[in-house]
Amino acid sequence: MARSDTRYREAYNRILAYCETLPPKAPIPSETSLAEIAGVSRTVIRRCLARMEELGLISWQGRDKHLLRAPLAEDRIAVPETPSDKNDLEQRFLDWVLRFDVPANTPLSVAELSRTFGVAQHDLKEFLAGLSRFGLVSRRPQGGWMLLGFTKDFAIELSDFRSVLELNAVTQVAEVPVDHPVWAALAQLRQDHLALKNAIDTDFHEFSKLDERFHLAINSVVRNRFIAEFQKVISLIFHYHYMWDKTEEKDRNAAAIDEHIAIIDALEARDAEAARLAAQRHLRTSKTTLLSSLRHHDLG
Amino acid sequence: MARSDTRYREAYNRILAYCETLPPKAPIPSETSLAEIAGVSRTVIRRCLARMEELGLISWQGRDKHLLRAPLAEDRIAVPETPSDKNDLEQRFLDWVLRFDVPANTPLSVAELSRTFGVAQHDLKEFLAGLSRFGLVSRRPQGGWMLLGFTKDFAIELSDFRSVLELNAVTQVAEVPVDHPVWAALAQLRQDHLALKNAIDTDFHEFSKLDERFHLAINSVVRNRFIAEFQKVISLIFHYHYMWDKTEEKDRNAAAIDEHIAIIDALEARDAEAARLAAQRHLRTSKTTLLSSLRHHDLG
DNA sequence: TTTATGTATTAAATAATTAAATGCAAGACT
DNA sequence: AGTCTTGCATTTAATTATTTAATACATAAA
Repeated sequence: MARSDTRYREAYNRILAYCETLPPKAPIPSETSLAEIAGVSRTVIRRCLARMEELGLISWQGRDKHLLRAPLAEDRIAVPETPSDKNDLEQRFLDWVLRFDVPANTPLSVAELSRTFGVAQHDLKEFLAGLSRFGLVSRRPQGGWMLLGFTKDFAIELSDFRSVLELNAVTQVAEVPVDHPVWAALAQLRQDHLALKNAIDTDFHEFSKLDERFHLAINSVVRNRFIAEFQKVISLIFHYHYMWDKTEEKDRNAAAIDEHIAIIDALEARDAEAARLAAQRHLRTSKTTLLSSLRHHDLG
Repeated sequence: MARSDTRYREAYNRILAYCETLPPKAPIPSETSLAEIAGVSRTVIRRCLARMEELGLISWQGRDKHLLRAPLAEDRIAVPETPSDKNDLEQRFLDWVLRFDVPANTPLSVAELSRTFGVAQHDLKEFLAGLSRFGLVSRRPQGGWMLLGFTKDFAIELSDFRSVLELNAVTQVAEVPVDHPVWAALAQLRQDHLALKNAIDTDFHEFSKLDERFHLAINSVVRNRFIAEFQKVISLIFHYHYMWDKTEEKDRNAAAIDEHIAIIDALEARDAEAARLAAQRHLRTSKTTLLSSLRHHDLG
């Protein structure tokens, strides 16, 4: 019960490592500077110093602190390893939802999710609270959460929103100076598209990666924290759905390659209007594909 | 320590109210149906029944439950009133940030916020986690949260994002059928704008409300959960900043009225391109105003 | 066979608890 | 004097423990 002392333990080892760089019998800097070195508060530093004194590593009386002997490997303190990264929780969660085809309106148990993802319950709750801002999950009246996503309405609204963002991005690309890295990226993408088009009969499943690269390049010109946040989620969802809808995959991908090239053509000609139209055409296809992949799933 | 029994207390009173509708000595329905009536689980219902039996309100043996006497006012159980609504927390929080001009990079104390807003700490944490999705707040390495918002970059990106959403909305309005309620709303708005323009010398501060109504009407045609979520935050921020930047308020508002009317003109002529251009002009003005309001704050 | 109840298990909300951060005053050193 | 350092006290935050509530399943009654 009560919070862990991981912060202290990590700080302790960090301070120990710092002391190894000091000459023998060197004076030890002030608590404040040690706190800065370890990136923690003075409270934690004092705990560290207390332990170091106890172990006979240092002498400590008031502001007189001296190193008595060089720290050894066995002086280090054990840190409870974090069971699982908490940063890529979003990636892993969406992956889980899509990979296992978790249907819409599924109740989500925080306790269970906490186990499967190896993340503390309240961290998960915070995460879900964040997702609820995207309308992906919501609180249930009787407590807990529920997955809302991946109904038809959701897919339509997601596609529409994606279109709005992406058309904006395309328009901006057309107005960007020639020395912007996006032009090099697009030139490379054109070659890779043409190469894949030639080998489409065998390598058509390679398109998914290419698609992601293409849209990432287009959106890279937009520097906007709000849009960036959404793009992460959007691209993940589209990516997976494309991968799993296997109906007419080869034909779909071949068509998409042409659509991508049409966009690149228009952009390199700096024809913003043509690029918008080409992008619109492509996004309409994407929307249809996403919707049909849902329909296939509904039917079994 | 441990969760409150508010759910039980509310259910109890609800069941009592239901029993008042029953005739004397009536049999009481099954636990499952009572659970449905009160909107809680059977566990809670059984607690309710136990208390009702204890008070002599009902007899209860196995599945034989009968009303013994009509419930009285004093049979009701006290429910701890929720100190403060938790739903409008967003409104109140943003209001607080903007009204007190909380500067960017201010550490936010969950404990303190919890007191000022009368909301439990973990509810606040969930709320902040949600806001972090909008890039308004973020976690601090040493724990807690910090307000990021309302730097120049933030304002620029917010304005740009707003423009993207709003230009999309304007385009959609132009394509909406004649019987859509937006047309009636716009007709009314045109009149109100003209009326305010005539009385601009005295009533210019009335514009803020009109502005909000105008943008709400435009955006009402877009049915999209993602966009709707953002619009709430965006409109609130712009609304407050407009209200507080008092420099040349009268002139600004007069100009904005003309810009609004220009948009309405183009829309009623179903000229999507002209409407986009008019909206673009207006949004550019808005952005400038928002930025200058920040600049004024920085200097004083 | 259906429906209701009894019982057990699991999950969720929330306060208690400890770790850590912060604030302030007094003292030491330059 | 003035700055830096420490000692001490207070406040805050993370995390567990605990209670309430929901759910699952078995059993019994209709």
